[in-house]
Amino acid sequence: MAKRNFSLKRNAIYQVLCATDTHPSARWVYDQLKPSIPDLSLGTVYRNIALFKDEGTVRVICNVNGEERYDGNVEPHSHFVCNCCGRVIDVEDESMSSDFTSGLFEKGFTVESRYVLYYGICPECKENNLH
Amino acid sequence: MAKRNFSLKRNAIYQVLCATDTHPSARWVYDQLKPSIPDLSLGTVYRNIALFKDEGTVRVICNVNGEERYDGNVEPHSHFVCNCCGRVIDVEDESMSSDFTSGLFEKGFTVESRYVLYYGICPECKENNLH
DNA sequence: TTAAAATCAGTAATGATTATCGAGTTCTTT
DNA sequence: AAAGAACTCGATAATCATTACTGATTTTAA
Repeated sequence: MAKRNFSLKRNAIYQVLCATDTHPSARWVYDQLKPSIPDLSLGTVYRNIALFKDEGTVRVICNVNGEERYDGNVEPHSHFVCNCCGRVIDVEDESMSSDFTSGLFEKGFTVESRYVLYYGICPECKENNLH
Repeated sequence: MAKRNFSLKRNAIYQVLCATDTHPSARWVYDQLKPSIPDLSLGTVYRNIALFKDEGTVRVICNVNGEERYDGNVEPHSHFVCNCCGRVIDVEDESMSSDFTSGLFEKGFTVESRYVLYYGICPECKENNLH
Protein backbone atom coordinates (compact mmCIF):
# COMPACT_ATOMS: atom_id res chain seq x y z
CA MET A 1 0.00 0.00 0.00
CA ALA A 2 1.50 3.24 -1.14
CA LYS A 3 2.20 5.75 1.58
CA ARG A 4 0.65 9.10 0.92
CA ASN A 5 3.45 11.55 0.92
CA PHE A 6 1.98 14.87 1.86
CA SER A 7 4.11 17.91 2.18
CA LEU A 8 3.43 20.24 5.07
CA LYS A 9 1.55 22.73 2.94
CA ARG A 10 -0.39 20.15 0.99
CA ASN A 11 -1.44 18.59 4.22
CA ALA A 12 -2.49 21.91 5.71
CA ILE A 13 -4.60 22.71 2.65
CA TYR A 14 -6.29 19.34 2.80
CA GLN A 15 -6.94 19.68 6.52
CA VAL A 16 -8.66 23.02 6.02
CA LEU A 17 -10.84 21.58 3.29
CA CYS A 18 -11.84 18.66 5.47
CA ALA A 19 -12.28 20.57 8.72
CA THR A 20 -14.73 23.15 7.41
CA ASP A 21 -18.26 22.80 6.15
CA THR A 22 -18.25 26.19 4.44
CA HIS A 23 -17.36 24.72 1.03
CA PRO A 24 -14.70 27.33 0.56
CA SER A 25 -13.07 28.85 -2.46
CA ALA A 26 -9.34 28.55 -3.06
CA ARG A 27 -8.81 32.08 -1.81
CA TRP A 28 -10.66 31.38 1.42
CA VAL A 29 -8.36 28.44 2.09
CA TYR A 30 -5.41 30.67 1.32
CA ASP A 31 -6.65 33.39 3.66
CA GLN A 32 -7.17 30.86 6.43
CA LEU A 33 -3.66 29.48 6.20
CA LYS A 34 -1.69 32.58 5.36
CA PRO A 35 -1.34 33.81 8.98
CA SER A 36 0.15 30.55 10.18
CA ILE A 37 2.06 29.82 6.98
CA PRO A 38 3.25 33.25 5.90
CA ASP A 39 5.15 32.07 2.85
CA LEU A 40 2.18 30.22 1.37
CA SER A 41 1.26 31.29 -2.11
CA LEU A 42 -2.15 31.22 -3.73
CA GLY A 43 -0.77 29.22 -6.63
CA THR A 44 0.16 26.45 -4.25
CA VAL A 45 -3.39 26.30 -2.98
CA TYR A 46 -4.71 26.01 -6.52
CA ARG A 47 -2.05 23.47 -7.46
CA ASN A 48 -2.81 21.20 -4.55
CA ILE A 49 -6.56 21.48 -4.86
CA ALA A 50 -6.14 20.39 -8.48
CA LEU A 51 -4.27 17.32 -7.20
CA PHE A 52 -7.06 16.55 -4.73
CA LYS A 53 -9.61 16.86 -7.51
CA ASP A 54 -7.66 14.40 -9.64
CA GLU A 55 -7.33 12.03 -6.69
CA GLY A 56 -11.01 12.33 -6.01
CA THR A 57 -10.43 13.36 -2.40
CA VAL A 58 -11.95 16.79 -2.93
CA ARG A 59 -14.91 17.76 -5.06
CA VAL A 60 -16.04 20.87 -6.84
CA ILE A 61 -19.52 21.61 -5.58
CA CYS A 62 -20.52 24.63 -7.58
CA ASN A 63 -19.42 28.01 -8.81
CA VAL A 64 -20.56 31.07 -6.88
CA ASN A 65 -19.83 34.51 -8.28
CA GLY A 66 -17.16 33.09 -10.54
CA GLU A 67 -15.37 31.19 -7.80
CA GLU A 68 -15.23 27.42 -7.60
CA ARG A 69 -16.28 26.03 -4.24
CA TYR A 70 -14.73 22.87 -2.88
CA ASP A 71 -15.71 20.16 -0.44
CA GLY A 72 -13.43 17.71 1.32
CA ASN A 73 -16.44 15.62 2.27
CA VAL A 74 -16.96 13.27 -0.65
CA GLU A 75 -19.78 11.33 0.96
CA PRO A 76 -22.90 11.76 -1.15
CA HIS A 77 -24.89 14.73 0.01
CA SER A 78 -26.65 17.70 -1.51
CA HIS A 79 -26.05 21.42 -1.18
CA PHE A 80 -28.01 24.60 -0.84
CA VAL A 81 -26.54 27.74 -2.41
CA CYS A 82 -27.81 31.05 -1.09
CA ASN A 83 -28.45 33.44 -3.96
CA CYS A 84 -28.03 36.31 -1.53
CA CYS A 85 -24.91 35.73 0.56
CA GLY A 86 -23.35 33.00 -1.55
CA ARG A 87 -23.04 30.55 1.30
CA VAL A 88 -23.04 26.86 0.39
CA ILE A 89 -24.76 24.73 3.00
CA ASP A 90 -24.89 20.95 3.42
CA VAL A 91 -28.24 19.29 2.93
CA GLU A 92 -29.26 15.78 3.81
CA ASP A 93 -29.04 13.76 0.63
CA GLU A 94 -32.17 12.52 -0.96
CA SER A 95 -32.39 8.76 -0.75
CA MET A 96 -30.17 7.46 -3.53
CA SER A 97 -32.46 4.90 -5.07
CA SER A 98 -31.45 3.39 -8.37
CA ASP A 99 -34.19 5.07 -10.37
CA PHE A 100 -32.42 8.35 -9.68
CA THR A 101 -30.12 7.55 -12.56
CA SER A 102 -33.10 8.34 -14.78
CA GLY A 103 -32.47 5.30 -16.93
CA LEU A 104 -29.12 6.72 -18.03
CA PHE A 105 -27.33 3.39 -17.86
CA GLU A 106 -29.82 1.78 -20.22
CA LYS A 107 -29.18 4.61 -22.66
CA GLY A 108 -25.43 3.99 -22.70
CA PHE A 109 -24.28 6.64 -20.24
CA THR A 110 -21.71 5.93 -17.56
CA VAL A 111 -22.66 7.97 -14.52
CA GLU A 112 -19.63 8.81 -12.41
CA SER A 113 -21.23 11.27 -10.05
CA ARG A 114 -24.47 13.04 -9.35
CA TYR A 115 -24.98 16.47 -7.86
CA VAL A 116 -28.10 18.01 -6.45
CA LEU A 117 -28.04 21.75 -5.91
CA TYR A 118 -30.76 23.87 -4.40
CA TYR A 119 -30.69 27.62 -4.96
CA GLY A 120 -32.61 30.10 -2.90
CA ILE A 121 -32.43 32.28 0.20
CA CYS A 122 -30.95 31.02 3.42
CA PRO A 123 -32.62 31.61 6.80
CA GLU A 124 -30.10 34.26 7.86
CA CYS A 125 -30.61 36.35 4.74
CA LYS A 126 -34.36 36.04 5.11
CA GLU A 127 -34.17 37.16 8.69
CA ASN A 128 -31.97 40.12 7.87
CA ASN A 129 -34.13 41.09 4.90
CA LEU A 130 -31.12 41.03 2.64
CA HIS A 131 -32.94 39.51 -0.29
CA MET B 1 -49.65 43.96 -19.85
CA ALA B 2 -46.25 45.27 -20.72
CA LYS B 3 -45.13 44.58 -24.22
CA ARG B 4 -41.76 42.87 -24.40
CA ASN B 5 -39.63 45.10 -26.44
CA PHE B 6 -36.98 42.94 -27.97
CA SER B 7 -34.38 44.36 -30.23
CA LEU B 8 -33.40 42.41 -33.29
CA LYS B 9 -30.19 41.16 -31.75
CA ARG B 10 -31.70 40.39 -28.38
CA ASN B 11 -34.39 38.42 -30.09
CA ALA B 12 -31.92 36.50 -32.23
CA ILE B 13 -29.88 35.55 -29.18
CA TYR B 14 -32.95 34.35 -27.36
CA GLN B 15 -34.10 32.35 -30.37
CA VAL B 16 -30.78 30.54 -30.58
CA LEU B 17 -30.92 29.69 -26.88
CA CYS B 18 -34.44 28.32 -27.22
CA ALA B 19 -33.96 26.51 -30.52
CA THR B 20 -31.01 24.38 -29.47
CA ASP B 21 -30.69 21.62 -26.94
CA THR B 22 -26.91 21.84 -26.80
CA HIS B 23 -26.91 24.07 -23.71
CA PRO B 24 -24.45 26.40 -25.33
CA SER B 25 -21.90 28.83 -24.00
CA ALA B 26 -22.06 32.52 -24.81
CA ARG B 27 -19.36 32.13 -27.42
CA TRP B 28 -21.23 29.32 -29.14
CA VAL B 29 -24.28 31.55 -29.47
CA TYR B 30 -22.05 34.30 -30.81
CA ASP B 31 -20.45 31.97 -33.35
CA GLN B 32 -23.86 30.79 -34.51
CA LEU B 33 -25.15 34.30 -35.11
CA LYS B 34 -22.05 36.07 -36.35
CA PRO B 35 -22.38 34.91 -39.99
CA SER B 36 -25.92 36.25 -40.32
CA ILE B 37 -25.37 39.28 -38.08
CA PRO B 38 -21.84 40.34 -38.95
CA ASP B 39 -21.77 43.35 -36.65
CA LEU B 40 -22.76 41.36 -33.59
CA SER B 41 -20.34 41.64 -30.72
CA LEU B 42 -19.62 39.08 -28.04
CA GLY B 43 -20.32 41.64 -25.35
CA THR B 44 -23.85 41.99 -26.64
CA VAL B 45 -24.38 38.25 -26.30
CA TYR B 46 -23.17 38.36 -22.70
CA ARG B 47 -25.19 41.48 -21.92
CA ASN B 48 -28.43 40.00 -23.23
CA ILE B 49 -27.92 36.62 -21.64
CA ALA B 50 -27.47 38.47 -18.36
CA LEU B 51 -30.85 40.10 -18.96
CA PHE B 52 -32.44 36.74 -19.67
CA LYS B 53 -30.96 35.35 -16.50
CA ASP B 54 -32.43 38.21 -14.50
CA GLU B 55 -35.80 37.75 -16.19
CA GLY B 56 -35.66 34.05 -15.48
CA THR B 57 -36.19 33.14 -19.12
CA VAL B 58 -32.77 31.53 -19.44
CA ARG B 59 -30.93 29.45 -16.89
CA VAL B 60 -27.33 28.68 -16.14
CA ILE B 61 -27.03 24.91 -16.13
CA CYS B 62 -23.43 24.35 -15.23
CA ASN B 63 -19.88 25.41 -15.89
CA VAL B 64 -17.83 23.26 -18.24
CA ASN B 65 -14.14 24.02 -18.66
CA GLY B 66 -14.63 27.48 -17.26
CA GLU B 67 -17.54 28.36 -19.53
CA GLU B 68 -21.07 28.90 -18.30
CA ARG B 69 -23.64 26.86 -20.20
CA TYR B 70 -27.14 28.18 -20.72
CA ASP B 71 -30.55 26.72 -21.36
CA GLY B 72 -33.59 28.49 -22.80
CA ASN B 73 -35.76 25.62 -21.63
CA VAL B 74 -36.71 26.49 -18.09
CA GLU B 75 -39.05 23.54 -17.61
CA PRO B 76 -37.72 21.39 -14.80
CA HIS B 77 -35.37 18.76 -16.14
CA SER B 78 -31.98 17.35 -15.31
CA HIS B 79 -28.72 17.31 -17.22
CA PHE B 80 -25.89 14.96 -17.96
CA VAL B 81 -22.44 16.49 -18.41
CA CYS B 82 -19.88 14.43 -20.29
CA ASN B 83 -16.53 14.61 -18.52
CA CYS B 84 -14.88 13.72 -21.81
CA CYS B 85 -16.36 15.88 -24.57
CA GLY B 86 -18.06 18.45 -22.36
CA ARG B 87 -21.46 18.02 -23.95
CA VAL B 88 -24.48 18.80 -21.78
CA ILE B 89 -27.41 16.52 -22.48
CA ASP B 90 -31.02 16.74 -21.36
CA VAL B 91 -32.23 14.04 -19.01
CA GLU B 92 -35.77 13.23 -18.01
CA ASP B 93 -36.35 14.85 -14.69
CA GLU B 94 -36.75 12.73 -11.66
CA SER B 95 -40.25 12.93 -10.32
CA MET B 96 -40.45 16.18 -8.39
CA SER B 97 -42.10 14.99 -5.23
CA SER B 98 -42.18 17.34 -2.30
CA ASP B 99 -39.75 15.34 -0.19
CA PHE B 100 -37.09 16.34 -2.70
CA THR B 101 -36.81 19.62 -0.89
CA SER B 102 -35.08 17.64 1.85
CA GLY B 103 -37.06 19.42 4.53
CA LEU B 104 -35.44 22.71 3.60
CA PHE B 105 -38.64 24.71 3.96
CA GLU B 106 -39.11 23.53 7.52
CA LYS B 107 -35.58 24.71 8.26
CA GLY B 108 -36.28 28.21 7.04
CA PHE B 109 -34.83 28.01 3.53
CA THR B 110 -36.62 29.42 0.53
CA VAL B 111 -35.91 27.12 -2.38
CA GLU B 112 -36.07 28.98 -5.68
CA SER B 113 -34.68 26.30 -7.93
CA ARG B 114 -33.23 22.85 -7.86
CA TYR B 115 -30.64 21.38 -10.19
CA VAL B 116 -29.66 17.79 -10.71
CA LEU B 117 -26.46 17.19 -12.61
CA TYR B 118 -25.03 13.86 -13.60
CA TYR B 119 -21.39 13.65 -14.59
CA GLY B 120 -19.86 10.79 -16.52
CA ILE B 121 -19.11 9.54 -20.01
CA CYS B 122 -21.62 9.88 -22.81
CA PRO B 123 -22.37 7.02 -25.22
CA GLU B 124 -20.46 8.60 -28.09
CA CYS B 125 -17.27 9.01 -26.09
CA LYS B 126 -17.57 5.47 -24.80
CA GLU B 127 -18.00 4.16 -28.33
CA ASN B 128 -15.05 6.13 -29.61
CA ASN B 129 -12.89 5.12 -26.66
CA LEU B 130 -12.15 8.73 -25.92
CA HIS B 131 -12.30 8.31 -22.18
C1' DT C 1 -39.36 67.69 -32.46
C1' DT C 2 -37.04 66.57 -28.67
C1' DA C 3 -35.08 64.84 -24.71
C1' DA C 4 -34.65 60.70 -22.08
C1' DA C 5 -33.93 55.85 -22.40
C1' DA C 6 -32.33 51.82 -24.66
C1' DT C 7 -29.10 49.44 -27.45
C1' DC C 8 -24.84 48.34 -29.16
C1' DA C 9 -19.75 47.76 -31.10
C1' DG C 10 -15.42 48.19 -29.75
C1' DT C 11 -12.30 48.15 -26.38
C1' DA C 12 -10.35 48.09 -21.88
C1' DA C 13 -10.52 46.18 -17.38
C1' DT C 14 -11.32 42.57 -14.01
C1' DG C 15 -10.49 38.54 -11.75
C1' DA C 16 -10.17 33.51 -11.23
C1' DT C 17 -7.30 30.07 -12.68
C1' DT C 18 -3.25 28.07 -14.91
C1' DA C 19 1.47 27.87 -16.66
C1' DT C 20 6.29 28.86 -16.25
C1' DC C 21 10.68 29.03 -14.14
C1' DG C 22 14.23 28.84 -11.17
C1' DA C 23 15.37 27.58 -6.49
C1' DG C 24 15.17 24.69 -2.78
C1' DT C 25 13.98 20.03 -0.84
C1' DT C 26 13.31 15.12 -0.50
C1' DC C 27 13.79 10.56 -2.11
C1' DT C 28 16.47 6.67 -4.22
C1' DT C 29 20.12 4.18 -5.31
C1' DT C 30 24.52 3.26 -4.76
C1' DA D 1 27.18 10.28 2.41
C1' DA D 2 26.90 11.73 -2.76
C1' DA D 3 24.55 12.24 -7.18
C1' DG D 4 20.85 12.84 -9.49
C1' DA D 5 15.96 12.28 -10.31
C1' DA D 6 11.61 13.72 -8.72
C1' DC D 7 8.91 16.68 -5.91
C1' DT D 8 7.47 21.08 -4.10
C1' DC D 9 6.92 25.78 -4.03
C1' DG D 10 6.99 31.18 -4.41
C1' DA D 11 6.85 34.58 -7.52
C1' DT D 12 5.36 36.11 -11.53
C1' DA D 13 3.41 36.14 -16.02
C1' DA D 14 -0.08 34.47 -19.04
C1' DT D 15 -4.74 32.94 -20.20
C1' DC D 16 -9.32 33.41 -20.78
C1' DA D 17 -14.23 34.07 -19.55
C1' DT D 18 -16.81 37.72 -18.20
C1' DT D 19 -17.88 42.54 -17.12
C1' DA D 20 -17.47 47.54 -17.39
C1' DC D 21 -16.95 51.65 -19.98
C1' DT D 22 -17.58 54.93 -23.72
C1' DG D 23 -19.31 57.20 -27.31
C1' DA D 24 -22.45 56.64 -31.17
C1' DT D 25 -26.87 55.36 -32.86
C1' DT D 26 -31.61 54.21 -32.46
C1' DT D 27 -36.01 53.97 -30.21
C1' DT D 28 -39.54 55.70 -27.16
C1' DA D 29 -42.69 58.88 -25.23
C1' DA D 30 -44.50 63.24 -24.52
